[in-house]
Amino acid sequence: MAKKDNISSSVIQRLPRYYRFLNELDKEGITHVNSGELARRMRSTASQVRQDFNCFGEFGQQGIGYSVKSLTKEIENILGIKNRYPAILIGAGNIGTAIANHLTFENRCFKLIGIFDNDENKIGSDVADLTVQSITNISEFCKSNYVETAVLCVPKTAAADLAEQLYNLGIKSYWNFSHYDLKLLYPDIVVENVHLSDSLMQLCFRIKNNTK
Amino acid sequence: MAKKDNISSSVIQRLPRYYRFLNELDKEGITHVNSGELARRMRSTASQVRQDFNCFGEFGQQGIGYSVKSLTKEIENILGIKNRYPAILIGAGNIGTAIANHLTFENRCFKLIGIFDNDENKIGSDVADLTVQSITNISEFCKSNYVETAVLCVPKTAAADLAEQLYNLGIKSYWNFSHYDLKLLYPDIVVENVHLSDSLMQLCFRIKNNTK
DNA sequence: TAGATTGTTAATCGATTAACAATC
DNA sequence: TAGATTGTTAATCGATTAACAATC
Repeated sequence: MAKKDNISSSVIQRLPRYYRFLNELDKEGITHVNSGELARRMRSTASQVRQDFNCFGEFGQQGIGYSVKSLTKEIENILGIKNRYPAILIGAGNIGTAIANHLTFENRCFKLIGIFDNDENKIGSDVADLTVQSITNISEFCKSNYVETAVLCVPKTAAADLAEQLYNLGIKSYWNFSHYDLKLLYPDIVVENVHLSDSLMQLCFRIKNNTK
Repeated sequence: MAKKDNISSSVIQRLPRYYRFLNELDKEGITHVNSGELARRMRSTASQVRQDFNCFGEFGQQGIGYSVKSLTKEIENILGIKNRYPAILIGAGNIGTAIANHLTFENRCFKLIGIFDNDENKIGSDVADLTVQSITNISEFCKSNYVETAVLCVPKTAAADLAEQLYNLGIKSYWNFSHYDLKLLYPDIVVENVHLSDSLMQLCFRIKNNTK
């Protein structure tokens, strides 16, 4: 059969990890890998590895396994990481600045084309090869540039209003660092949340309860 | 019955969100809430809300619902966020600096007591009320201070060696921003990963496939 | 050909949802 | 008391694991 259309988020979460381990295998000079070895590295099972890949197609060879290079390519295609989606970032504070640098120098799926803030002290300063613009420019900027994605590094209190504005400008995908659940407001958007405080609280719980 | 001992990570992930929404309810001046309303905010079901809480105890009142204040307290206890686990951070780059500030000024579960780097240009500079120390001090520092948790903001290439050193110093819990799977090496540690690149790739996939 | 490993179907396990008696 | 909502058991759904025929 192969090719499912409803990919579960468990599978989506594993895809970048497969990609990571395949790159490591390649660096180690390994050209072929079987589901068992990949499972060992993923701390998963051979069954799951094969099930995961078979959501998208048949990438292996019976009796031999998977070619590291071609499987890497397949996953690149599946994830779409050869794209360069134009993105803007709002909030040039500590996290915002760090993320702007990450986006500019350590990733290839997105291209950061604008940074915005409402703080007069930050507007005009340079962050990750871009000049921080006033938030009041955002509407004009989005209308004259094709913007696919917004990266939200603003405080919770600013997030709701900002999201409304961005949504009305037609932006439908978000990398959200704000402590706010965007998805509640607009069910048709795509959001990836990085809630640092939530992550810390989970760590806190796991320390207390020693949950492996 | 109540009180389970094996809490699934789905439940653990939801706990900080409950906490967040309960705080919002409190701010709105709402004193009591039922599972249905909480579910609406969580984009969940009333059943799930009640099942989740009943892993830990019986916090509600039939016919009435849950007291916002006392449920908040219960979740604080469950998560253990009144603790102040002493933590050190390694890697005072962009992300490291941002996280150091977050840990110092925006969280209460952990107390950042040391920052380390191997870059001569960074050692001696001030980050989040602390002076960046040389990584060569780390062993002595950990021996003379009780350190519960390490925050890893180092490049992937440095992560494995560093993890070995920290593990041998007795540190068993990690907030891991490095692009590296610590858990593979040491199954008895507690790790919360924040893999920004993985998160970006997931966003990339979701944009392409419009996965809600 | 024989051995290895895939793709895929079937079985199991766990998490989510539904239902309802208990009770405030 | 009647209505509402919990705590909890039972049913359903989906994800993971096991098994095995297909095939390199």
